[in-house]
Amino acid sequence: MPRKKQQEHESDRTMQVVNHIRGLIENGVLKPGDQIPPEREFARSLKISRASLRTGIGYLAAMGVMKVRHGVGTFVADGPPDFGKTSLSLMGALHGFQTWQMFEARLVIESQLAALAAQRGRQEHHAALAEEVAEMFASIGSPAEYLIHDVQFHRIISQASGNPILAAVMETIGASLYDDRLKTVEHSTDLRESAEMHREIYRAIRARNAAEARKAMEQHLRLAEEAQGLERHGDKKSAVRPKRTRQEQGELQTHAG
Amino acid sequence: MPRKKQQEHESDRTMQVVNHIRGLIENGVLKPGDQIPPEREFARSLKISRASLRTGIGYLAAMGVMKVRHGVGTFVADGPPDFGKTSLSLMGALHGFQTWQMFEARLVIESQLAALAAQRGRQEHHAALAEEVAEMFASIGSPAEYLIHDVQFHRIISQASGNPILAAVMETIGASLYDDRLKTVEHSTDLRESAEMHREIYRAIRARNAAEARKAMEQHLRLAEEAQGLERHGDKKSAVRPKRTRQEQGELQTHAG
DNA sequence: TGGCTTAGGTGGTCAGACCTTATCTGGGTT
DNA sequence: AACCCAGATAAGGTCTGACCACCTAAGCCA
Repeated sequence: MPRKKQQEHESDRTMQVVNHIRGLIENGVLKPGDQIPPEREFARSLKISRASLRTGIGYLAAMGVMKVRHGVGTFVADGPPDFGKTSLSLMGALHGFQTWQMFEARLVIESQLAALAAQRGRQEHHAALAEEVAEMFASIGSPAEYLIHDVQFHRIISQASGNPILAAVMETIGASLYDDRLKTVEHSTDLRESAEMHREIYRAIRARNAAEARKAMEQHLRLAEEAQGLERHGDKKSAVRPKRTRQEQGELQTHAG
Repeated sequence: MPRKKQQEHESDRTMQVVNHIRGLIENGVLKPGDQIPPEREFARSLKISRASLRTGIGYLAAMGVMKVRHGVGTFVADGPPDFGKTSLSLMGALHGFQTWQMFEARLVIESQLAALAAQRGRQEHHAALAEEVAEMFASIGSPAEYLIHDVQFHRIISQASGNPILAAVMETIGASLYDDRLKTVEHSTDLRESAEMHREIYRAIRARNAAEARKAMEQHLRLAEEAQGLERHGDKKSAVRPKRTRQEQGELQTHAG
């Protein structure tokens, strides 16, 4: 199954490297976490210069497919799929993304993920979610630690949804929001309420109640956005939303009727 | 507003270039379509080697932020935002994406975009949509041309939605599906029916009926997937969905209940 | 006028040397 | 024996400068 041209841009050598590595992955020669040969050696075996090889690796690294560690080696990415941790930030600079748009995208996608997780989640997911909820309650006094379990909770839902593409989108948005959260979580006062909402989400998913899971997730995210917004008052980036109340938006955006 | 480290990976020089260019964009010095200085000159002005500059540019190019044209120059990307035209393809190889997952993601996001477009779309969008619908009817006899207007129609909806992040996701998924469509559209027999469904979507958006727009879009995409699937019988990539009928899925996935 | 040639500018590739970082390893200290 | 630290080693990061490939447009000739 030869790989066709598929795109006219991007130089020849770069794509040669990219497609070669893609082939290795598709044929199971390389799996997540695996290390590729040293650059000098790999370049020699591909009959190209080290510089060209590096261009190709750089491309894959930018896409989040490979992970380069100075002094150690180059590896196939493991962990959850994403579109590159900085892609949203860069696109935002270029196209003028606004904070409310990020939250809106997150609301839409993550609610959907919760609903799918309720339908498709397996016992292992339920167990993992339960554990994270427990950890959240246990670390209410430690915002930094709480945040870790919060992120992990949402990540498990992404996995349980059974749709890695939507999960990847979520992971990318989440990464972009993470920095802001680190700053605000420290002064957060209502971690208990947050933990309880997560528990509700978990219960709905475990009960395989998609509608309830979606609703609980929406509610959680709306409150999270509000909390975030209050801490961030006066930030120029959080420009004004279209003239429409949040209430109206919620009704119209995420429910069909 | 100094740009913090924001990430520990990626080499120093590369990020220096990326952040420099990001700054130029944020300060309005560079706008979509603009050309950056020649590599040799630019590298000299940044006090780095041409090679390092190129790795930085390569990074931005992979992200879809910049467009490099051999023999011509390097430009800031214009057009609709996306996560890199090949990102999904690469992630798919790595994480084993399946075709039905792509369609599911598309269904979820594009239905939402249609609903948002119905709420927020302005007259200019309505006019543009009307024109594309007209063009579709006019080019029913020419599949290749029809597809162009089809793509454009969906792109306008993305714009009208007012959420460039969701639009970017849609653009990325659409790009990944485009190749397959090119093959199948040629033998397509029901372009008229397709055109009529687009007209329905347009009408719902114009009437600002979000629920109806969402519904029409869902219906359209489900049929499109079916048509695509029939033409692609026996393709190994279109692996089996979870055991659940399409009808059930639709009810549970996209409507809250 | 019109097509062909050619020169200049711009990105693409190459080669090899050298720098920086991370890890391993062995000896010396406590 | 346990610990610590300095080399040695291996891998990625950067630099230099030359040359190749592509595109455009100016200029030449028919």
